[in-house]
Amino acid sequence: MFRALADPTRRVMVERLCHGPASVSELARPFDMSLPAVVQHLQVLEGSGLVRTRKVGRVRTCAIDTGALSLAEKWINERRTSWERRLDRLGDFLAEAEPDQGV
Amino acid sequence: MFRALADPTRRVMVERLCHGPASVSELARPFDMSLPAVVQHLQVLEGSGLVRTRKVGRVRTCAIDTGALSLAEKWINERRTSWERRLDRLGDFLAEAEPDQGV
DNA sequence: GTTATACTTAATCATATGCTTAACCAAAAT
DNA sequence: ATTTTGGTTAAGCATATGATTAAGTATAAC
Repeated sequence: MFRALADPTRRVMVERLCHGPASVSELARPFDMSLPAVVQHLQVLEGSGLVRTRKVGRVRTCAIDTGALSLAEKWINERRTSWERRLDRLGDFLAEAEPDQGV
Repeated sequence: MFRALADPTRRVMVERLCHGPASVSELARPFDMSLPAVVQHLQVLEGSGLVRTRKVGRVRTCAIDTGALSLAEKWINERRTSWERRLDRLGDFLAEAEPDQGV
């Protein structure tokens, strides 16, 4: 998941897909890069669960699956709040240990 | 930033640091890995702004900087809400185009 | 002063990643 | 039926990444 977002090209692709679905060649347009390269990035995104694709006729349509996005968001949020809780406890401890130093 | 979180070892290191600061060798303990390897991961984390370190005497102490974490959280959140806004607009459009199909 | 500790630096190496070109396939358009 | 379009597969290549070992440095302990 994070590995998928680690590449700038893939992040731009995700940003693009957040504005709506797109075909492979639409996705490829902004990049100065061969189609197979774009498809490879797409496979990484799909493998990470960030993007779902469906082929109808000869055109493959891609859309983001925000489920994966919110999973990553959740992970980050958990770590952050874990750290902030720690800071709170530390604050309590300091307040208890040296109450005359409190604000 | 995402690149720093892309590696499982580094994610574990971040998780560890969310419970409080640690020295390099404390950080290294859970891993079956040489010290230099751990230090290299640490440099990536520091370069990404996720971790700040300070050397006092001969021991380097590491702590997370949640600023970078919330930056990543923000990026993800922006994409997600962008997508969700789109879904809303789409819903409005459908409701307007075919009002008799509404719930 | 000598030894042990806590890293650091440097060199090296295997594998993974991102990209390319060339050849191919199937649906659309002409 | 032929060509074009949109995408896929395969092979190869350069660089990046994650790891290792070996040697060095500086602080702390004895």
